[in-house]
Amino acid sequence: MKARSHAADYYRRILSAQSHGLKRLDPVAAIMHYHRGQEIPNSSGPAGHWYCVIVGAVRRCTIRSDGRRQILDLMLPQDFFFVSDSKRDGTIEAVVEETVLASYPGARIEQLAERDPLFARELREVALQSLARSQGQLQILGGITAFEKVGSFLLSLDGRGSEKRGEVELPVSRYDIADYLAVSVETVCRAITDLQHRGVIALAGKRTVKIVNRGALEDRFGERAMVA
Amino acid sequence: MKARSHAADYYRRILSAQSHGLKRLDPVAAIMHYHRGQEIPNSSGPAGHWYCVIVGAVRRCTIRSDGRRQILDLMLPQDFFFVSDSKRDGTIEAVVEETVLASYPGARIEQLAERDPLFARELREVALQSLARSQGQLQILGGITAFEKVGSFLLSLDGRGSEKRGEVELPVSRYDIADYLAVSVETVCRAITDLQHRGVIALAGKRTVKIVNRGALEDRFGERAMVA
DNA sequence: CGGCTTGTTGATTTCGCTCAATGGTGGTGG
DNA sequence: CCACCACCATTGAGCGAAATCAACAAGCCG
Repeated sequence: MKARSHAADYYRRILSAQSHGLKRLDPVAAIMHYHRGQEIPNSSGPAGHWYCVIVGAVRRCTIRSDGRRQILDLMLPQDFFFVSDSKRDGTIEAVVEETVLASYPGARIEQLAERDPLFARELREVALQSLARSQGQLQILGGITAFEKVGSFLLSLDGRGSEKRGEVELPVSRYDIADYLAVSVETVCRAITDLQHRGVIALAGKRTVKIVNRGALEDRFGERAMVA
Repeated sequence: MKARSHAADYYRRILSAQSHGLKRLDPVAAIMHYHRGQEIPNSSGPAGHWYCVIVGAVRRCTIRSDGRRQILDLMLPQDFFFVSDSKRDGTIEAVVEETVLASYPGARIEQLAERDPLFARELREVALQSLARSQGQLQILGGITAFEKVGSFLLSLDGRGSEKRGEVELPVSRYDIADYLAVSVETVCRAITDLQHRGVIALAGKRTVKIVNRGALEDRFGERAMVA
């Protein structure tokens, strides 16, 4: 949150270059910087707040009654998300250092939508994108084995983000993946190393995954019917 | 889909009596009847289709690569849902016989939203309700044990629907519950009977559950620290 | 009646959680 | 600089929970 307007301009240009539809929203954006683990406050009045990730990653978490953390949503660059002051949505945190968000006060958004029907439609689109993200995660969590979950997760990451297809940059720790997939950290590790040994994926560094055999990930991979 | 306009009027009155916010939408509604298992078609043009459940229940399913069915969404009376012609959303089916829906063509909705900013806002509201439904299901699926999942499912059903609190009418079969929670049918059965034996719930018929000890459901119920 | 769906229970096996230990890395302060 | 600490990642051993396989009762309908 330092005073560096030149940096703000830089991120503003990134925001404008992104492919989402809300171009007319850009001038309203407030560029916000967050540290790793820092909470994005939801004290934003009754109309809530819209955000768009420019750089970094953001997670939406709840704490279960048994103390476990669950990650309900994972937002990457170009993703929009809405925060209301209702407690049930859980806490929102920056995942990585130097996470940059565009922030739009809900009241301002409502004003714009009221005047501009086309913008209102785009705003609906964005809401439906959040829904699609959530249902995508449902499909991932619906897998039986941990291999399925991890595999689906990698595929979904490959679909998002701007990296070239087949090369996934994991934006989060193994612990985050575990809480996102509702499995233990150890299981995530084992699944990754096993997929690696089977030649389905290859690791370039701990946080970079190359997808070698995409078909094996898309089909059920509990089978060993894919060893070359 | 029989020609019974008097019945259509009956359901139209039910629709009007429901507490959702889209009153000005009611005159546009087409009342549709569906049989058990019948698919709700999504051949509705590029603008998609909005529906609202009046009577019965509707599920959104996908088939996984291993042949298992997964239920991604469960719509009960007063729930809205959107159907587009994109294949990835899966198929939509009526769960029970004599399921009655209000149907709104997407193009018509867009027209209305364009003219009426207040309506556009309400439309955003229902989109966010779909999102809330989806995220609620995420929380349920995030549970570790099958007891947790079944318990959370019962609680979420208790929150929806118009029955009095504490008495849940299961609108779906055990198989549907299993595919919704991503566990096996047998596990669902065992969880239900176990919860019954522990005095947490009581069954009045196969499809009616009384919640006896709500606290035991809300807390973690893997513990036996609740037997009276 | 015979077939079909639904619901339930038992036996066995497999998978993933838990506990435990270890190495690597980045930051921080003596 | 190095000792120390916190976090991250990985691997092994043992156990419990849930999937799987199998069987069976009850209701429903042609």
